[in-house]
Amino acid sequence: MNNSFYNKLQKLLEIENPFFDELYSLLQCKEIQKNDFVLQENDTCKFIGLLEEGSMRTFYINEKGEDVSFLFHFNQQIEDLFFTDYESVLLGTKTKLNIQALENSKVHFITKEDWNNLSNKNVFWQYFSKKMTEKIYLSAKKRVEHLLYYTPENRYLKLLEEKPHIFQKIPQKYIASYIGITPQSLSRIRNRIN
Amino acid sequence: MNNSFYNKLQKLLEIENPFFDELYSLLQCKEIQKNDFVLQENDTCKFIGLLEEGSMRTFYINEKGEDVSFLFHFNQQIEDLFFTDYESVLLGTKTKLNIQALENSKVHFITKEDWNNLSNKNVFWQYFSKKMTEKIYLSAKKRVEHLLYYTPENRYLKLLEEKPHIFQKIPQKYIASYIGITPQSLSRIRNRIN
DNA sequence: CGTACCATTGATCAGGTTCAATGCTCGTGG
DNA sequence: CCACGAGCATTGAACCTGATCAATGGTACG
Repeated sequence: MNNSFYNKLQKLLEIENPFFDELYSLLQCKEIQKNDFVLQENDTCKFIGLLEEGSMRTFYINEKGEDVSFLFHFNQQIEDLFFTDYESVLLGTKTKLNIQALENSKVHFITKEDWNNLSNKNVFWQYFSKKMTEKIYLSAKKRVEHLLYYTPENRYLKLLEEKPHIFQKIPQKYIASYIGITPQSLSRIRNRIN
Repeated sequence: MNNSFYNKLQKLLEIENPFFDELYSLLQCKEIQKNDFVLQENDTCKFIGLLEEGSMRTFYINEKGEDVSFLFHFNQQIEDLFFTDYESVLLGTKTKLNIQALENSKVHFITKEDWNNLSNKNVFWQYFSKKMTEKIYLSAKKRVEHLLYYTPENRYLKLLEEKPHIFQKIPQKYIASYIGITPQSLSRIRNRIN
């Protein structure tokens, strides 16, 4: 058991013991090699992953065969910590998402089954899982707002402001599709701004 | 008490009695005149609304002063039935949203307080509110996908396919900003397609 | 009947896309 | 340790789509 991750996670999730230990005991640790997939299109997602070290990316392949970034995962902020297709977990549907390690990473999994059991176990965990769902709803809502209300240039500036750490680790071509533009356009926007 | 709405709502929410009656008794009915607002920017949203008759629109005013549609509300599908700023309800923050009646409408409100009490009352309602949160998460996620993966033209076609009823009641200028384009472009897209 | 609002259409503009070429960096193998 | 190759960022040129500005026409409502 890695104490520093244990502490970090407890702090981020804001759960007291003994509850936190109950959750932590369900986690299974795994090393993921760079470029390896933890989820691929047409899988049914049966886990929720938590990132201890490294970085990952969730992306789609759209109708034209283009790679479109949906989320980046780090071990910093709570909304970046998790990687899963929650839709597939909730509905049992096949996923359209891919989740791939951007570097060698250390991760922890909780199975869908354990998560569901925990979520419905009692008032505490039910409340906790609802709060988690609310958080991911709020970040999805924010994403919609950004896409609707800002120009590509402003989306770039907002991202730079809100998640500067993304630019340290993630290749620009992946950031471009996250913003909804091509790598060339992102390069020109950066050029234009300086 | 309007029986047809009572029945419709029960069917849409899929709640058995006596639970459904418990929820229904908390609703307060109100008539809203066309163009009246039930929520305005800088309010703190203290309700969840349900539409019985008519139609409403949730929109932002962005930095440039443009009106951008966020959601349309009808009495058909469960995800359109509700109008609120759930973010403002959850966090107690001031809203950036406006919700306005597109025609004379009949609506029902549950207060934030009653909703919170109900949600935490027991296992049943906690589960129910969790399921509701999951539903709105899924629709927000879908919205992000549409904005990221489809061109404006394909977004129009998708909307036409998935929510054709929108085009019966909602002026095109409002639909345009929902898709993320100007009314002129929407007009040209329609022209191009025929 | 008149006004106000909305959809449409035209002309021009701007920004992002596409296709293509170049140069840089990093990792690998000789 | 150096040379090579792969992948990525950058840049250029032409293009295309949607934005903007402006004018027209239609429709609904007072």
